[in-house]
Amino acid sequence: MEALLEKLRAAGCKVTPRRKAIIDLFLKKGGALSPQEVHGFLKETIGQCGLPGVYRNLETMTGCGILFRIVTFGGEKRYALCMADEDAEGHHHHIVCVSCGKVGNIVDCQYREGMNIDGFRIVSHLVQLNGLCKSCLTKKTGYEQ
Amino acid sequence: MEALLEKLRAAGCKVTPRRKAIIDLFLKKGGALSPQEVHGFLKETIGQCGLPGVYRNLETMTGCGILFRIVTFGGEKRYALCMADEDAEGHHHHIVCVSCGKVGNIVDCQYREGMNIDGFRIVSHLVQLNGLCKSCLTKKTGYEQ
DNA sequence: TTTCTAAATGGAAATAATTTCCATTTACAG
DNA sequence: CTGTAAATGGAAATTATTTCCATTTAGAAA
Repeated sequence: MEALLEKLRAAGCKVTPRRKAIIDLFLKKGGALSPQEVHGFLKETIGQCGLPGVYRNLETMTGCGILFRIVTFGGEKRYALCMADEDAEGHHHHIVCVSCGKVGNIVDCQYREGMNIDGFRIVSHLVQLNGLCKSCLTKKTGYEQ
Repeated sequence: MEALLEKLRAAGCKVTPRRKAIIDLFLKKGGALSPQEVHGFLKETIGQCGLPGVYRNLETMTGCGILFRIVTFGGEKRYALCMADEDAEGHHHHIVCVSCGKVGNIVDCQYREGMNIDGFRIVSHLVQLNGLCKSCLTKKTGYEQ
């Protein structure tokens, strides 16, 4: 938790009760949450809260590297904690469990900005793996992604 | 063009003037278009057309493998022609020019469904490279992606 | 500690994106 | 040709997202 708050400070953002509550929520719930879900859960925990604030904070925290945006088939917004451990510090991508939303890190990526591929100069890239985590491989519930 | 129409037929979809017009549009304009842009251009060419029809057709044609959905930073929907040539037939990914929206194919992908990575069983995956194509590398205009 | 200021907040309202609904038309199989 | 399921257009509903602004607050500076 403290490491995550430090990312906020490093980016020059304030550590507010709201932001702590959001981080708390992701730590407890785990997985991938939509702005609406975050809003709903916050209502239960810290009482009311504005949806605009949720949108703002999710984006702010994504900018700080605390969260990352998940790509969904439907195109709806969904975020998850970017738990980069030592190995994944720096360049890494994510693997998301389609059943429970659990997130893992991928560190071996063949792409780098500045590379030339097929006549294009790479400026950014995106890799997302969707899969089933160990525990869900056995259960297999129907988590809408 | 005919090859693209064939994809519609193969999927059991009808070949309508509207769909031909959309394919035409992508072939001529090239690059990545939003539903709103498609709607706007269709108005100019074949007269009026319903936005719901545009949404429906873009999704239908994505399902047929004629188009693919581009992942954008803002999360807004944007589609482009999936011009899989002989090499890229089958498993491939796309590289999108951030300046003009031109699309290239990437065929060497290290991921496959069914693989086990980091304790996850892969069920699907997404790779998208963003870059500058040859001609835009020199020009460098400001194309909002 | 107290003060100050820019950042963060909440909520109402506006806007924009997307979908639903349904009556009409149309592609194309038979 | 004919019949039928698919596609269409447009209005309206719904949903997601942003804007606005008055108020509060975190944290730096005094």
